[in-house]
Amino acid sequence: MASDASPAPTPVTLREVAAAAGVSVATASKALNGQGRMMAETRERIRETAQRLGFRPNSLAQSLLRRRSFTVGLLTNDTYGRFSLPVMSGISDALVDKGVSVFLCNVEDDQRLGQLHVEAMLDKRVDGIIATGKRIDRHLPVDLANLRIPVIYAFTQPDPGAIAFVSDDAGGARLAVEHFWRLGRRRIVHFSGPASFAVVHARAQAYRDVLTEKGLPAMEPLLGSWSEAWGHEAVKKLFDRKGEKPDAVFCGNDQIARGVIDALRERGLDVPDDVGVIGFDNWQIVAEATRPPLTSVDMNLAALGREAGLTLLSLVGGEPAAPGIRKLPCRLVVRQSCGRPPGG
Amino acid sequence: MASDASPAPTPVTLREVAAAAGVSVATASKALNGQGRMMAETRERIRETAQRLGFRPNSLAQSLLRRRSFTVGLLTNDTYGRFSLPVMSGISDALVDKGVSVFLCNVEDDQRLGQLHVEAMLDKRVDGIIATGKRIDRHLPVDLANLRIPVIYAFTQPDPGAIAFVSDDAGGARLAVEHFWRLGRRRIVHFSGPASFAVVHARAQAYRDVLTEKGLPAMEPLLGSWSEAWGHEAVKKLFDRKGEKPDAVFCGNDQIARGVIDALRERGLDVPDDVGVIGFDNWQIVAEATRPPLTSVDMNLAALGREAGLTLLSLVGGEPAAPGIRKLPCRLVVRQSCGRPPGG
DNA sequence: CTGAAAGCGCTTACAG
DNA sequence: CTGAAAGCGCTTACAG
Repeated sequence: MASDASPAPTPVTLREVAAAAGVSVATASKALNGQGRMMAETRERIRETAQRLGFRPNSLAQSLLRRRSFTVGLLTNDTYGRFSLPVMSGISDALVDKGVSVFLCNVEDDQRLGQLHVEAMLDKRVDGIIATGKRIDRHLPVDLANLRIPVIYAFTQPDPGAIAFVSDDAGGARLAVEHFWRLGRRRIVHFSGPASFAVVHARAQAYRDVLTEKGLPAMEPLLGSWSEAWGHEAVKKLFDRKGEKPDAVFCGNDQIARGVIDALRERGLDVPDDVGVIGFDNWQIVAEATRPPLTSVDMNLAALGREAGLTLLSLVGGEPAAPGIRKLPCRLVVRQSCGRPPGG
Repeated sequence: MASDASPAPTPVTLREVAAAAGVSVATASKALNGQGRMMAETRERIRETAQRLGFRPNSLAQSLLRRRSFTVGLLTNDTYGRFSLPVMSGISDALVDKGVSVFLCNVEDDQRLGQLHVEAMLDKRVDGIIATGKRIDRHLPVDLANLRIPVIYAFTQPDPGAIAFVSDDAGGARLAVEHFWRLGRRRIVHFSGPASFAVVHARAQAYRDVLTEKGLPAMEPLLGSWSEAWGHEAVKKLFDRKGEKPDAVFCGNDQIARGVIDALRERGLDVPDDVGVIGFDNWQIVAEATRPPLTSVDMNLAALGREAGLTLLSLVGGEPAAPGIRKLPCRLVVRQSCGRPPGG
């Protein structure tokens, strides 16, 4: 016997289930939760009754009692969402299976909004909070210190002493430069974004380190903006001058790489035959639109989100976790902008 | 006297406030809610006590009583988020000021996930649900009929008889074609995405309608994919053949337009002098990277989200609303890909 | 094996 | 003007 097509205007309560099954609410509760001991038939009868009436326990009441709401707050300032969204969906996916729901809080860069959302979360008794953003070197406009509930930072600047997950930018850069090396490229340059970004320095340093380890001459990275236009401009700067030209360009993001590839083609250079190009972010829609499709470093943001979500849950469950910043590995997604190894 | 730097491990309750102020919890409740009548001084003393102790009412308890949780569920299948994200932030912004929080539910295209999230929302007693997605002609993998709480569809295929907000695609296409007309362009073509998308037909029909109204010969739109590559290919198809060339291309999205602009430049045609180009979606990061920057139709998705959020709230508040699909106007964002009017 | 009682934190008639 | 009581929907010791 299925439940009605049009549901009752008000949800069925445990009290109604108990009445229908001819037991007390206490017994009904225990039957449905598998608690206490009672005759198997009683338990089964109550279960069937609940099922038949379409009973679903009111989470609000359960939360009040259990002191656990099975909700978490997710703060972000990334309205555009290119970085936040994979993180967010990773978090959401990790939590939905545990019955935990996620409040989406868009705080922009607005103190008032930040405060408003944090207070709303606290009032709604979220079990924990995850902060995420569009830059790992900027703090959200919120005060998350001394909150009484666990807080995790994911892809945003953490408070000192907090637990944070970020991508391993240096490791990602290494992946790119070492890939070029393995392909036999020896004149590798690096174009990146503005010096005001911490990741620009982390990636540039890793780039220098690998060159040094391989005994190649250090070339200073060219810093500019995160745009295609800067990719064009950087190519002009470097390929206009006399002397040996680079045979590989490692770019700080995919848009720069896109500009580089277009600029190289415009001056008659072949990618990957003359010059190999690698981007960063693995922004699929851009990486697949370049000609040829772009090899790029992926920060594994969805995995980062999963990790953050799972860690928050274990904190909520009372398990301890060491504070600090955990760097999660990137991976290189190989497409066609670098060619094959010399003998390959 | 501010609250402690490190908060109590457990939030302060109304009972504690009442005790500290020397009144009953009932009186404390009424004082803080502005209910009932009591001496102004009593009310003020209770307020101060609450303030001093950092009292914040437990929303879970309030919700249980009020039968209103001040939360709504937001379902989406747009993991990538290009369309969903503006809608979502519009919704969130509209609701946060009313104290309503939003549960983010990523249902992908997975029935199981959809069911899981809807049940979680119902169990958590959300006041309403908003469904959004990446296509207005596809239904989310969830059953939202007969839910007992209000449901609004925003930028996704609604159930029959439901309330839905979508962009006015035909109106947006008109904006583009009429803009070309005003600029004196008379040989206007239309490149768009796959025929399997409803918006492709809506926009194509509006394109034909405007041409007919203006007494221009109808040219059949060229349908392909949503990619830059298709923009290139379509240019090749149309500009390779003999006879008069188009002087304006209205594109079904910004990526096609990007491909068109690049392809035109590659064959020595000037944009906008020889050919004007308009895109659709106003995907800022693409529109601003084309050379010249792209004029594009914006679907006003954030406004659509706001509208959806506000309407849901009024339904929750018991106000009636007529079912049906409401088309919200697009706007044309003029950049430099169309040039100026003949005399301008 | 089952039920009456107390309670989570709050609000709202209803008495005094 | 203020407080004791009942109750939102559930769970969990504690009696029987």
